Amino acid sequence: MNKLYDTLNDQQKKGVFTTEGPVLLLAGAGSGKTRVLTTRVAYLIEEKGVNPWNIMAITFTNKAAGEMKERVEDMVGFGADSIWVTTFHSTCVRILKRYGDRLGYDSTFTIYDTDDQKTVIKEILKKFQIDTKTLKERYFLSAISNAKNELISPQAYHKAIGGDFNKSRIAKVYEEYQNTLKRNNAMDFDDLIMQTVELFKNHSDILEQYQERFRYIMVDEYQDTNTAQFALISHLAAKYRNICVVGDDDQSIYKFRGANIRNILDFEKVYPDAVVIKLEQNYRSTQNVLDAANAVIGNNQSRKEKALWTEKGEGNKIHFRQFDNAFEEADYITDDIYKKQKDGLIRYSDCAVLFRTNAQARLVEERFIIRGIPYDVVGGTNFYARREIKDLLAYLKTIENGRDDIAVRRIINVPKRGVGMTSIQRIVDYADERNINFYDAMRESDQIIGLGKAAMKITAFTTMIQAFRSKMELYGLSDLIKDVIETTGYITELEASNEEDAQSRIENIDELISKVVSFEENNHEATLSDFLDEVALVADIDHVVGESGQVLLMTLHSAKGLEFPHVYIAGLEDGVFPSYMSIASEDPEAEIEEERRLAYVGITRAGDDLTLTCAKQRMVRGETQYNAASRFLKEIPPPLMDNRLSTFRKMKVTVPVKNYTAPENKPYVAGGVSALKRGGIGQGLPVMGASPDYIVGDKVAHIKYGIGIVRGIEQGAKDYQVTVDFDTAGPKIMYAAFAKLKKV
DNA sequence: TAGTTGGGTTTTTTT
DNA sequence: AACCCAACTA
Repeated sequence: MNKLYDTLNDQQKKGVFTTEGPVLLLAGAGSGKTRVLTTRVAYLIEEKGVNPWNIMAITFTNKAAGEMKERVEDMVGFGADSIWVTTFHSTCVRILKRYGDRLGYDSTFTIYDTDDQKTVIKEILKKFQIDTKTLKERYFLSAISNAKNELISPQAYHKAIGGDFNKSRIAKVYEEYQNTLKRNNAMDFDDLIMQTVELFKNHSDILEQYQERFRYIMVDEYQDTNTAQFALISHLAAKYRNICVVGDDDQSIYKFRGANIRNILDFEKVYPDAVVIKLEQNYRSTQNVLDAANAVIGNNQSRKEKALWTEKGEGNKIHFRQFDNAFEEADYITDDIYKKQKDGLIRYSDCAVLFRTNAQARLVEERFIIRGIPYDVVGGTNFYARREIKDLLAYLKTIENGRDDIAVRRIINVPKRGVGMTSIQRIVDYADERNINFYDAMRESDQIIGLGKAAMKITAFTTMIQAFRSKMELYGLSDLIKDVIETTGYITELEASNEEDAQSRIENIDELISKVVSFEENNHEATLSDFLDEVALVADIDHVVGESGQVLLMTLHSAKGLEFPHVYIAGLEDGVFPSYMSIASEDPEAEIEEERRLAYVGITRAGDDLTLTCAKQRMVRGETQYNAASRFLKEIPPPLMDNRLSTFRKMKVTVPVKNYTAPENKPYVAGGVSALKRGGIGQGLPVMGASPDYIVGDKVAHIKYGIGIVRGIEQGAKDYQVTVDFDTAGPKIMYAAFAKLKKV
């Protein structure tokens, strides 16, 4: 036995060496579970002689999968690339692309994201004349998602209605939704799992083949699996029963996505012969950080008791600061990081600032720009969900899968080619009558009455798509996307538009092209379908690289699985964290326990220093909130902190902004410095060209381009045009009102 | 058909 | 604050 195993503690060793039968590895935060998993894989191959081909490791994010793969590769000499290390969703895509035809899907099926789902559901609700004022789209979407996560088919849903009117409507919508997706040869995220389970249930030959292949299965972040994912795993493991699940019930934070915490809590009931191993030594955090985390999570009722400990001494106290408002909070975090970096105490890449919501990152981001601190915001709008990117992907999807009505309809008039709502409705009606796809109806546009001269435009469109399809045989992926952009004039139209963010849109398109090029370089045999699948399943966190010299700003959810020597958690106020939604929900006890687990995840990300902050006053969705300090702060024993929590309670706003009546001729402007004051123009008229508060020669900061020098300010027709020479991005000309430049 | 504007709405987290 | 949609205008 080599020294690979010598540095493991006894429990970790047990986890590595217990290779046969069901194993439940309860791995506390920072207890080295990834190390156990990867070493276990190496042990299976090197000591037990298991063929790498027979090993499967499943995670939730591509990033986690990639890291695991890399670490296994470092440990084992050969064969690492034949281990199946992927995410749940990409595993299912691979299986379904191969055998989806058994379920009536074509291998070119496309994957619908949340945006596409919304489009489908909207259409259906309109068709069924369901008023979206009373029952929102997301009500139906989440009902459908929940059903799929519980493996309930539309038919099964129908049977379980039991006279409930709302449920009968959901059943109707669910059925129609599912039919639409199938007609479009498309699956949503939940389908990927559910349909794979369906496939296994109904086609034992396929199941047996995969059971035979995956003789050793490992599942990471097991506490976040849902019922469908559990079924998937159980099917695969049913034959050899070598299933090792790793997780921590205290870190279960994805209930909203269908995660079923019972999967981990009841594992021993499902597999009575399971070996349970607890990893309780923490290698990451100081005792103070750990004590704080344990104190907070100790308030949860439904959990497995565990005792995390560390050999890393007491360490610094938890830093705690409260501020009058969120601006001061952001200032403090920015200055603190800046100073410590300047004094050589920390590196920027050692720091992360965590928030409950994505929007909270904005404020800190703005300060970072002014201070010149390099940073990366993880999350928010996914790159591939941006309008211009989705448009171009819709072209690719249409070329790949002509049955995807959502994709076709998205681009039929983008860029503008004179096909309006009326024409589209005529095509829809024609397609519905004949029960054919939108695209196929378009190909018969000359037979659709009432189209008039739009018919020619539509024919031109289908001819163009056909041309792309035939040209695809001749050139590569990157040529195709460049051709699409060129032929459709997509960028040309953007350039001509006076849209405020045309420039950044074009930059995004350039980035998309680069992504296609590098995808092509990395996968020589890559098909269009491969690219679309990959793109559909990437998360923002997947792109995060360690040691990039940047401070990371992200949500607590995104931070799961990561660690940083210095962690800041901002916005610790009741109503922000824990969120208002959890406090006001129908089952606040359970929801607040979930928020508390999120707090536990956040705290345990920290290695050496943890800074917790809150603000008495904060702007949320355009209105000022006054919240009490978070209950989680109060759960941390005061001796662990360097500052006491002075009590501040939820205050009543004396002048509610909404009910405020402005005195005559003196319009009231809520929040911030009024443009009227700055521009010196009166009478509440829309102020287009309020003069900027900077002059030529000033140093200014821009949200995207960073720091630059103002080279010129010219008064245009509508607004001031400002020329700025940016340090990194070079010279740019922009409208003052849009650019939102801040004098530094 | 295209562009603009005003009014209403917003669950926070994501594969 | 930001986004989406319907209604209105050109």
